[in-house]
Order: sequence, then structure tokens, then C-alpha cells
Amino acid sequence: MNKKVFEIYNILLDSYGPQGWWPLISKQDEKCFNTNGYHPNIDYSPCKKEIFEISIGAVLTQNSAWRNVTIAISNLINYIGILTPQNILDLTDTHLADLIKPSGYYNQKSKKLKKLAEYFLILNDDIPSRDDLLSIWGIGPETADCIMLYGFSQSFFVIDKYTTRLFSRLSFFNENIKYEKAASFFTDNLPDDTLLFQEYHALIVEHGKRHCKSKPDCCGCILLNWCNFGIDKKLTS
DNA sequence: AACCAGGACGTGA
DNA sequence: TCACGTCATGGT
Repeated sequence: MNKKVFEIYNILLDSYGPQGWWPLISKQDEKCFNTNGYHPNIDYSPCKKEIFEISIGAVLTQNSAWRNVTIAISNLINYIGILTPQNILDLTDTHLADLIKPSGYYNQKSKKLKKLAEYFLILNDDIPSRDDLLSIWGIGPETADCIMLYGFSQSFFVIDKYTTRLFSRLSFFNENIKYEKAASFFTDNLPDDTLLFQEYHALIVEHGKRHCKSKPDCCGCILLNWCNFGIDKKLTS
């Protein structure tokens, strides 16, 4: 058990506060109420329609900015009302593509959402296995883990570009590490805790957006002491 | 005006 | 297995 992994979590949490993921579009107004002393993850698990919204968001955000995804999801909600599998399936592929256009890759993602909706329709109230999700066309390891972790509250650790970038810069592993290997790095070095995994991934993304970008902005980075990459940047700039 | 954003799939070696 | 090409909008 590498305690550094948990220490970094605490640094991020102290600095940014609890993130309260998954950010539901259909619940944005309620979230605004709770900016003070509110711990959004405690005893909260999403209801059925929210699980589906999370899953849709996980697909739409593939290699695209969350800002654009919020527009796409808003378009969907404005047009079909409640996000249900049947409402998605009732749209034509091209109409669905048109609604989600702002999220990019709209033709592919339209098909992906249809496949996702078909699966959720037969899923009913069951909890899927990770392999079930991976067998759906358009759902890879990161999307599956997002759905499992944030949708179904199962303790899978989500690995994304921000995660491999940050922890490779922190010299824990190489940036081109395989997905499953990176995931087990975290699950091996952290207590098996869904809320922890939810909060940690969200904090990594927040830190990635603020500092650990593709072109890093190391000024004000709270992990600078931990980061060889940051030190190198300081010496060379 | 390139570059990047909370990836996944298909193909050829 | 792996290294690429493809998919595509919107912000900086």
C-alpha cells in the first residue's frame, strides 16, 4: 500500500473541496443551494433516470469538453423531457445526432446512445457487470467505469487522460500505461471505497483543468513539491 | 490559427 | 499486441 496515493488525495481535497460528482444537468439548480458545508456524496446514490443521464454524459464526453456535453444534454432534455431509454430510441438517428451535435462526433455518438438505450431498456433495475457494459458498442473501459462508479455506485477507479498525465508527471508510472494497469495501481493503493473513488477522480479532473493540462500551468500548483515534471519546467523556463 | 477537450473503434502490420 | 487513422464541435 503506497500511502502517497492517499496523501495526494487529501491535498487535492483540502485545496479544491469535495466535487460532488457526477454533475447532473437535470439537477443543476438544486446543486446551487448546497455550496456551503454540503457534502454531496454522502448517502447519495442516483435514481434510475439519473443513472441513465450519467451514462449518456459518460458517452458524450468521450474525448470532448464537458462544457459542450452540457449543451448537448440540455438539448436532449429540452426536446424529449425526461431522459429515458425509450425516449432516446424514439428519436431517429439523424435527429438524435442533431440534438447532440455540440458534443462532437455526433454521428458516432448518436449510434452509441442508441446502443446504450437498448441495453438500459432490458437492464431494468439490475446492476450490470463491467463486462456487460464493455460488450456494448461504444463503451470502452473509461466509460464503463464512469457508469459503474458514478451511476451504479460500484468501486471502480476511473482512468482518464488527466489521470495518466498527472500521475506520470508525478513519476508514479509511464503516461502510456495500459488502462487496467493504471486502474489497479489506484485500487491496490487505496481502501476499497466507492465515495473515495468518486471524489478522487473528480478531484484529478479539477486539478487537470486548473493546472495539469497538456501544456501545464505549474504556477500555483499545489503538487509542485511532488512533481519532477514541475521542477524541470521551473529550471528550463 | 493551431491546439485541445473527462475515448473508442477499425484496420493493417 | 500496437500504432495509426477516423470521428467533429467549441473554447482559448
